[in-house]
Amino acid sequence: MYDVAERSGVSIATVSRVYRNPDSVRQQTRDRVLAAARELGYVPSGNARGLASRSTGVLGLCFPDSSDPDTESEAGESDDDDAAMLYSDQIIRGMERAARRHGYALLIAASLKVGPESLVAKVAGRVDGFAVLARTVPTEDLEVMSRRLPVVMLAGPRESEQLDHLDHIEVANEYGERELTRHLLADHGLSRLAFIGSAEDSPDVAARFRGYRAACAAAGVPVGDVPDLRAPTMTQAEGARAADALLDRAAAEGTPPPQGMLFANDQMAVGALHALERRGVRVPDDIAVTGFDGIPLSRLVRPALTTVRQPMRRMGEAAVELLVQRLAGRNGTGTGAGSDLTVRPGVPVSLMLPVSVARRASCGCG
Amino acid sequence: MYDVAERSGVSIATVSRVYRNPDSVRQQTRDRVLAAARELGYVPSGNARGLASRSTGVLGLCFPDSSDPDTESEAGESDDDDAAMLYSDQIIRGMERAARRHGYALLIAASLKVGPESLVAKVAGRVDGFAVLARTVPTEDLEVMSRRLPVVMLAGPRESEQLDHLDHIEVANEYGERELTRHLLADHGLSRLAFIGSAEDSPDVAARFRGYRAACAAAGVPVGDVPDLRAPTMTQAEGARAADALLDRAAAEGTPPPQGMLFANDQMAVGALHALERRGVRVPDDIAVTGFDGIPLSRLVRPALTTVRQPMRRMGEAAVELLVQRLAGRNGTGTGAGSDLTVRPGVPVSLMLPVSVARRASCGCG
DNA sequence: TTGAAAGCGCTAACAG
DNA sequence: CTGTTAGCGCTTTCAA
Repeated sequence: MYDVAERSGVSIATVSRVYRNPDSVRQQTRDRVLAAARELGYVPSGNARGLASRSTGVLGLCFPDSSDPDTESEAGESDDDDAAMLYSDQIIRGMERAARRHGYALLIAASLKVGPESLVAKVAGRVDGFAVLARTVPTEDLEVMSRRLPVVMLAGPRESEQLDHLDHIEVANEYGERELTRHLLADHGLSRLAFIGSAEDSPDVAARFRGYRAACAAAGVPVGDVPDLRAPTMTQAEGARAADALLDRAAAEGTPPPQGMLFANDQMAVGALHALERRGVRVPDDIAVTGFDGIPLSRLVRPALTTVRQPMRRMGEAAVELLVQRLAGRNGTGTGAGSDLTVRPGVPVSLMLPVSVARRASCGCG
Repeated sequence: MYDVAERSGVSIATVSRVYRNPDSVRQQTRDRVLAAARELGYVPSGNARGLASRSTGVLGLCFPDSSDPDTESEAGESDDDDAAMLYSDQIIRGMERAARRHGYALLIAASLKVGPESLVAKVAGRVDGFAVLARTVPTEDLEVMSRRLPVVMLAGPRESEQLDHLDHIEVANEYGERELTRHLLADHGLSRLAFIGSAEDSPDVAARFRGYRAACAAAGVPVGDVPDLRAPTMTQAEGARAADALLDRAAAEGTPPPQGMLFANDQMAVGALHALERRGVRVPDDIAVTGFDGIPLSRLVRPALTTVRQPMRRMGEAAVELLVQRLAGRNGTGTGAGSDLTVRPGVPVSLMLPVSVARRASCGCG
């Protein structure tokens, strides 16, 4: 910058102005500066700029390092560029779009190791605010960071009391599963259902199970306090295993098999579809199968999977809107108007995004 | 940082060490610093760090601001969270993965307006190196930036002579379309084909057309010097229009309609599928249809679309590998070993990623 | 091991 | 409209 200033015979302040506020510089001067910059290959340092102005114009997103979900090693056509669009991809897309609208760039990183020097720390230090997928960053670290810049938590409920002040966006897990269950119960007249959860029972899964129970209870159908089965991981392989286990168990106990299997996510449901096919069990004629998430794959499988679709993209957008508002409120700029959601300083926002049941073939609708 | 230093009774230099090189500080001191940092809610400033150390630990990606490809307003189930995974999404995914492996975060931004203060400029100023999708950034700006940091150009051929020194990665467009055409000609015995390009004829499209011509020529099939039709934009709507136009033209001229329509991308081909269906033309029985890209949608449509799959994800990974190597070579670190591709300072790398023909129903294979 | 001091490249008041 | 002058928060020799 000093070089540019010297070469164009102005002060560094003027060079700065040319980039920040071009109209405050005489056309002629501006051209001279720009020309010099070009000749010298000058690229303004975002770092220096950020340091001096205390803002980066960048928003961040941290998500878990989840290695690719398996494909039950059934390696189809989609070896590499598979159609499966991950959660994080959708959120990224939503955030990128919204960020762009507001003139922000997006910095993304999967949390690798923890401790100082984690990618998350790097992100936190380089953005004006960021979103985190639940359970990605240790609570304590999050707490510290959220003291310096706006943080919004995505998917998954408000965590421990430590993080009460964080904005947070989730989807209507409970409601979705409840509606789905009700559909099976009321519209398809099923009555013997099974819910397959996960070992850890993430908050999301727990909420879904609650919805399941609520619907059963409302319909007067007996239902246990815990999922009928908990898969170690929510993968296709485990889904397949779960379906087998459920059927084997019924056979061993001499009880009739369930008429419907409700999986806590699509991945498992898809795996179950395969397992049932292998056993010669017809879906949905013999057993209805449902998932949760609405991943693209759910529409590709045969029978197409009935599921609950989550608006991940909107979640990303909402996250950005929230962050932008927090930032506006922070530096006095903006009154909070112009958006459908208004935040008040100090008052954490909690958004619950609506979901919708996709009735497809696997429950007998398609 | 000063606060942390004071509170823990050390100098700022020590605080710095705790984060950069923990082992160089006595355990006891370290703990004291970390504790203070926690209490104060200290988050190291990436900006200051970057400014002082002249490196950010972030790689960037700039892609075009292409608004969402239309869906021919046929608003199916996929209103919002559609399965369509864009090019950029795949590249982002590939880059993110690779970047993560190397300890980098990824900064992404679609180029909005040009000039100073564009998002691209922001990206360039905040990263150690970045990738650009061809035709996203004005040549001149790119030239300037590439003088300061490594830039790799994605998809699309080497641009003007100005950018000869840039690394660059493309896919085998010509080869792919040639194979595809050969397949239609030789395996399906078609002979009257039509190629639908685009108005601007991007380098990619041009390459595909070359492949088409080459295959035709090799088979002794007459072929024009220019595409049979150029769609204004490569959208579904235009693809539909193109199919109609081609058929109408043949009818008007009293010539037999083409036996195969080769579209320059999947979007158009999908649109054509719809148009043909509306006209009662059977695919592939009456006319074969092919696309290019291998977007997820191509597998969803009926008949499934025969196309050429591009390894976008790998392209993202390759881009990162290239950048990382350039950076390593720059600061002396790393010898360039450890990767399958080795770059030499000053010598631009040019990668051509392989593609594969996906033979599906729309050409009569499925 | 730790501290002191000199910037990194830019913005942001203020003066002119 | 343009120049001056302080820092922004951290890394980094060089000493101690």
